[in-house]
Amino acid sequence: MSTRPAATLAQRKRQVVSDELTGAALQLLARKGYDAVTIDEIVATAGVSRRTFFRYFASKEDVVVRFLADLGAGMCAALAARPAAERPSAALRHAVAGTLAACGDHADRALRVVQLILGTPALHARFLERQAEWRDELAAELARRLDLDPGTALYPQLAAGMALTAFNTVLARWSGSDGTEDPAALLAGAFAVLAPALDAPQGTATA
Amino acid sequence: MSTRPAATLAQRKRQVVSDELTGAALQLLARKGYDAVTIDEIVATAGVSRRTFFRYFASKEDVVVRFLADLGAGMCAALAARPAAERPSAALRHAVAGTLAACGDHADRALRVVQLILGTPALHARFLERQAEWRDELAAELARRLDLDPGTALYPQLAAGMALTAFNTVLARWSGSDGTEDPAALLAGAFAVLAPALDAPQGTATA
DNA sequence: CCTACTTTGGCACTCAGTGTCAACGGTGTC
DNA sequence: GACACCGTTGACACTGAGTGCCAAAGTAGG
Repeated sequence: MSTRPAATLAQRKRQVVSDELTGAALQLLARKGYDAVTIDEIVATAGVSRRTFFRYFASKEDVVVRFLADLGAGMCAALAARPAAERPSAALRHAVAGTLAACGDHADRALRVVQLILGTPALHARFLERQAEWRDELAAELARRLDLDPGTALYPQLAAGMALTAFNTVLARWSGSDGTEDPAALLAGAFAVLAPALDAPQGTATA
Repeated sequence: MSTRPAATLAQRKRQVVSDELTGAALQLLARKGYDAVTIDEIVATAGVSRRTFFRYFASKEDVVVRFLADLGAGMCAALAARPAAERPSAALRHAVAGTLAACGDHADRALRVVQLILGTPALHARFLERQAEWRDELAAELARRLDLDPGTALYPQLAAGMALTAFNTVLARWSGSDGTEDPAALLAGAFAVLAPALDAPQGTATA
């Protein structure tokens, strides 16, 4: 919900409205389900006009997905911050782990949002679309790290895709178990499977 | 577009309408872009009522995505048909290759549809959502093949995700090169990267 | 020919999303 | 303090997607 205190008053006011909208939307959607809630209900709860809603969010889906969207940017930043000498599997694992940890901080709310997204086709679709953007950014960062040509090498795209596959698998398990299973442990297990491909010297193909 | 001759007359008529609608939609959408085309234009071109459109397709996105949706079912079937003794990487590679080949049959039309989907956020989102369903089915099939418990083992979900990552990467490259690059060759390259993880004896993790 | 069933078209309705404009509220400047 | 400037807001109108409903047309079967 809230991020930083922000400097100017206008920015702070904007943040307040955004938070109010997000809070109202998340509460209503989690309680009644995605389709059963209209924008009019949300804005009535938040106390702003319908038009204002669309000045803060591009669509009804956006309110929910935004909540997880920042994670993507964080993941790329985390990858870029890893030491250059680190093996790809370790760098990606830490990047994803950091994102997952940020998710765990919000605890309950995050779990409910994830369950809402994974359980609502329209939201799931938007979520995956956002992820496709992360994938491209992660791939670009990987190509930079390994000094590969993004135009010809398949590895960066594939490695980024594998990392996100791990992320999604962990998310699905975590959400399916109502937060019972430990995300960190699941992630470690996932990367144990993926590591041979992520760190292979290339050309060790046996198929 | 067309599938089988169909037996009864009613079914054949239904098929004709469906084809007409799909054809009109694909032609208009590819020419003018997704947002610039309304359902009214599509039904006017196809010569049916607006209401009828929604009796054949759930949404505007559906017309386009349906075109590739059958591929998913084919992919699962192809995997199930592979010999049980085959290594996972080979079985998955053949399953994806078959799907890609089916894509190549329609040649031009398939290329334009893929480019339309990948270039339109709303369509891309729906496409990825469909893929998530394929992923679950592929994972279930893999778990059956390897006699793993889908409830605990992460491997099936991850392997299915990797295969679809390869599929998507190849599709993106193929579409980006306007059909110049060879899908089969790209797929082989992708699976060369993934194979070490797909076929690893499990526990060879080095992270 | 009459009946039962399916398909279709037309209509009205809800809701998402956008463009426009006028009113409001701070922020600076003279 | 009066002024002009700029961003935010609310209200209204409009397009387009998607749904429910009902009556008409076509089809199959007795």
